[in-house]
Amino acid sequence: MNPTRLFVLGALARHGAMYGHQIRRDARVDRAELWSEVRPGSLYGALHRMEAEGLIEPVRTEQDGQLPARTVYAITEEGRRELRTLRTEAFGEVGLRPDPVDLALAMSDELDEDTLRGFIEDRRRMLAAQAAQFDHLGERAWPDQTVADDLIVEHARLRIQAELAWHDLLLDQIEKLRTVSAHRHGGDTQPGRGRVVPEGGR
Amino acid sequence: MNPTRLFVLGALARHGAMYGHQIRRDARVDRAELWSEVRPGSLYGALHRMEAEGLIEPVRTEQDGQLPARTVYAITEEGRRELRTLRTEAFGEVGLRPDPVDLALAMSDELDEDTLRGFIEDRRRMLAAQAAQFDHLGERAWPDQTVADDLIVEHARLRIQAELAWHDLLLDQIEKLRTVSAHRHGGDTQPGRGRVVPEGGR
DNA sequence: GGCTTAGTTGTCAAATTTGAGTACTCGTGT
DNA sequence: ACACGAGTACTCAAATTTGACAACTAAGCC
Repeated sequence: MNPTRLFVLGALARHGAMYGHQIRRDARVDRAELWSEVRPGSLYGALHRMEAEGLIEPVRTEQDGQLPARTVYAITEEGRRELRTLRTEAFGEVGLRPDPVDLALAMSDELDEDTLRGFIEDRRRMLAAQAAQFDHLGERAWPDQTVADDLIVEHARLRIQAELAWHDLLLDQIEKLRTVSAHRHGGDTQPGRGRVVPEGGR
Repeated sequence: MNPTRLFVLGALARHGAMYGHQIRRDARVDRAELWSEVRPGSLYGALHRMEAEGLIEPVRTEQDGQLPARTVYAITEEGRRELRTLRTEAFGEVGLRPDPVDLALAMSDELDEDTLRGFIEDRRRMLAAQAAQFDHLGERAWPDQTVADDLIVEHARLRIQAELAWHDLLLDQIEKLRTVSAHRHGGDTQPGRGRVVPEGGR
């Protein structure tokens, strides 16, 4: 689907002609970084390829004082068609994108329970901090905030709540394992002691 | 962080030496595709690069009947170190990964409300289907299911619930806009009629 | 002035991903 | 006996991303 292209075409369609660095800045200012990531390499690469494909075209070059000159791009009619296509594709991508933490957790046999709990507690703290940021972002957080922006913020809020709930559940489970292994602290070797995942293989 | 490397190293550490296609198959069988995506190109590319770096090493080549020969790789001691590093990095990645739908929504001015509602309703249907799959996956869904696997499934469940809730909220908002514009169907031009996003720019 | 820090506007090689394709073999129906 | 869909095991070019760096300017500070 290509999020970078969608982001660039969308920015040009919404704000009119822009140059590369301006797109980066707006992504920071409008908090668009919440729902996209624009790194310089990807951004300029996409601009050059899309120019070659005729989706955008350079309209002029400006220079501000003695700062480096910059190339201003505008979206073409073909670019607008591509924008609609990419948007439809994006709406069609429904599945949950894989979260690295699931992968990490699956690879965490041979990891002692204290270290694991440490990781999860750290994550929970960071999530709580992010949640606070979003709540603080309740009303009129930045200029030109549209209804769509509100909905996107609400999306982030709901997603973070779900993450927090899951982390609490994780910590519960780890605690449960701990107390079980503490109670029968005798010379047993049977069930996963201090391990969330039994070390048995295939 | 590189999920592909983490996945491959984790598989080799858990199941012992494996060849490329076997890793793909296990990813399907163990439902690991729920929390990772292993495409052939990425997989074999990673295998070759990691061999060159000494994280894994070919231990033998097998041949099953007249099927193509295959190279079996084992993880090295250095590979195990790298595995621990990657896992720690994965635990450290806390933010919400951007969801393309947010991008699509942000680019959806000039999109009439009926089309938009159609997109969201389609998404909601697909999400509900996925949610049903996960609920159906409640107990003992596949062999060798560990506690960690259970937690990962629970993670997916919670995330999908959050998505469903947000989609319902979206549909509510769209419906609200519709009834408002239907009531004052006179000659008004003021507020966003049939548009979720007012078309005003910067 | 002279220094440091931050911002501007990108470029570039290397790593990685994508998506299709190759060249087989196996099982199953007809 | 032969086609045909599915599986095996992997390759490859092209697209894309990553992350560091280049080469400057601007703005404060003492």
